[in-house]
Amino acid sequence: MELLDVQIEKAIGKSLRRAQRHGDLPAFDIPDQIVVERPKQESMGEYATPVCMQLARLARMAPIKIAEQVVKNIRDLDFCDSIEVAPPGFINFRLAPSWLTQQVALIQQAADTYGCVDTGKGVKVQVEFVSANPTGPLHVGSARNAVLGDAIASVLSAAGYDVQREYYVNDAGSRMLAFYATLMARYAQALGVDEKVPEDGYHGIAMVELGKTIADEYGHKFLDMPREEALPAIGKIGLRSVLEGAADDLSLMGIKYDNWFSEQSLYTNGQYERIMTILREGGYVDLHDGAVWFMATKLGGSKDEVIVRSDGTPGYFASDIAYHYDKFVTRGFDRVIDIWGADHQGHVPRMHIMMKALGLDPERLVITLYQLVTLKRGGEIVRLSKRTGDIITLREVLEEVGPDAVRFFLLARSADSQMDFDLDLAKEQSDENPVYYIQYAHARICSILRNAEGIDYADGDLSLLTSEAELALIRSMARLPQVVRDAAVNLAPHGLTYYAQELASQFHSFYRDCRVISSLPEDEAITRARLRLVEACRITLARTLILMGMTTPEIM
RNA sequence: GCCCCAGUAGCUCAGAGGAUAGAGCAGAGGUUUCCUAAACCUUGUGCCGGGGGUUCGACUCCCUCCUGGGGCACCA
Repeated sequence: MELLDVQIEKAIGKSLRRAQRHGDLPAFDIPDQIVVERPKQESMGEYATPVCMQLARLARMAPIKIAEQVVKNIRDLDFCDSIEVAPPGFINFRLAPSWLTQQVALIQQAADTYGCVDTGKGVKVQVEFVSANPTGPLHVGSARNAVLGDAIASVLSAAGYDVQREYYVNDAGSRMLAFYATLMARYAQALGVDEKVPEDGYHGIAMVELGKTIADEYGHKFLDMPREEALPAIGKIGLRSVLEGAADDLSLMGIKYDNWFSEQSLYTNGQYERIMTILREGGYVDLHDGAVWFMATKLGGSKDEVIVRSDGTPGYFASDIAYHYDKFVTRGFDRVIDIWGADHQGHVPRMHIMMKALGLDPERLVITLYQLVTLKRGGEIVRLSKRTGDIITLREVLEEVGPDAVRFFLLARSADSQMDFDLDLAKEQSDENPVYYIQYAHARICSILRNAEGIDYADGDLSLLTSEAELALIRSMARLPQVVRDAAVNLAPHGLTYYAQELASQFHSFYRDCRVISSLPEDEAITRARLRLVEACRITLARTLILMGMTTPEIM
C-alpha cells in the first residue's frame, strides 16, 4: 500500500484536474511536485498542503478559493475524516479514528516487517563503510562511519533495496608495506633482536603487542627466513589478526558485513589491467615525469592524478578505479554508497570523473561524507595521533560507554554536522539519556505483556480505542513507514532517533492516562483492546531500535 | 588563495520555500494505596552569525562578509 503522503499528493493532483474539467478552476499547468507536509500544530491535522498558495498566480484566484475547489473535488481519501481549508490557503487533512485503530491490527500482522516500504523496488545497492586501513585496531574515529553506514544499510534494506554491506580491505600499497616492516621490527624486538621501527611505520602499543604474540607463537621462524619472504609471511598473519579484531569490535556494535573485499585481489584477478586498458583506449592516460597519469582535466577535473607512481607501483587511485569497476561492472550493483569522512572530500570529484572515464553514470556512485568527530574528555579535546600511537580505540569507547549509547549518540546528528563526543559526558549521562528513555518504554511494555499472561486478547475490539491518548499513540506508530522512507531516500538515518523519542514519549503519556490491565469485570473488553495496542506499540518501538542497531531490552 | 561542511534557546541539536521556528538536556514547581517513577504533568527561553537580494511568502534559495572545522601529495 502506498504511503499516506503519496496518496494525498496523488489525490490532490486528481482533484485539480477534475476541478479544471468541471470548470471549477481555470486551465493552468499543474505542478509535478505537490508538497504534502506535516503541519506545525497538531490541531491542524496530520497532513497539510500549501500548494494552493503556489497556484494562486497561475489560476489568478485567491489561494483560499482554489483550496475550496480542491476540497470539493477530492475523492478516494478514505483514511481522512476531515479535509479542511485554512487561511491563507492551506488544506489540512485529519486521519479518521477508524483508520487509526485499524493500523493496530496491521502492525500486529506485519510484526517484524513493520516499517518496510517498497521504495527501493529491489534495486541492488552496496553500502561500503568503515574500510579503515588494516594497520592496527579500529580507531574511535571509525565509530561514526560504522554507525552511519550500518544504519543507512538497514534503512535501505527496510525500504525495499537489495543491500550488501561491504568492508574494503586496503591490503595493498605503501601503508601495508609500512605495516609489514613495523610488525617485523616489533616481532624481532620481542625476540631480543634490535630492529628499528621505520620512520613511516606504526609506533603504537598495539603493534608491540602483536609482535610479541607472533613471537610467542612462531618463535624465530621469521628471523630464520630471508627478509623478502619473511615480510609477506608475517604480514599475512598480522593482517589476519587485525581484521579479526576489527570484525570483533564491529560485532560488539551488532554490525556484520556481507563481504570483506581485498584490494590486493584487484591486482591478481585482472581488474587492474582491465581498467588500465579502458582508460588507455579512452585516451585518459598520459605518461610524464616518470609516472602514469589519469587525465581528469579532459573530463572537467581541476587537475590530473597519478595512477602509477614513478617507482612503478600503482597508487590508491588506481585501486579505487579498479575497485569501483568491480562493483559496478563485474558485480552489477545498480548503486554504490561509499561512506567517507570529511577529510576525504577532495577525493569525491575525481571519483565521479573516474566513473565517466569508465563509461558509467556518475550518479550511480553516491559518496556520503560525514564531518569528523572531536573526541573530548571532561571538556578537553583529546588529540589523536596514529603515528605516535596515541589513539583511543573503538573497543575502549564501546566498553566505556556501551554500544547502544555510542550508536544513539553518533546517529542522532546529521552527517553534515560536526560533533563533539565527550566520553565523560556520554558515560555520565548514560542514566539520563534518551537511549534509556526509549529502551525503558520498550521494557515497560514487555512488563505489561508479561502481566497479561493468560488473557487472550487476539480478537480485542480495536474500535474501543477512542481516547486521545490512545489515538495519539497510534498516530505516532503509523508514521514509521514514512520515517523509514525519508531516511532511505535522503540517506539520513538520524530521523530515526527523533522518531524513537517521540514514540517513546507518546507511549509514556499513554501509560499515565490509560490503565492497560484492569481487574474490573466491566473493563475486560477495553483491557483486551489496549493489550493489542500495546503489543503493536512494542513492535513499532522494537523495529525502530533495530533499524538503529540498538538492543530491545525486555527488563530494565 | 581556491574548494567542501557548519553557525538556530543557557548547552547539544532538529527543521531546508509556507501557518505562531521545535525537541532533549540544564533551571523552577508538582505527581506514586493500582500494569516498571530510568516515568508523568506544569513552566521560562530566541536580532535562526551580520548585511544585501529573489519571492505573495525566506531560518530555508542567491550574493557578500565574519567565525569554527575539514580539504587542496607520485599518503589513503
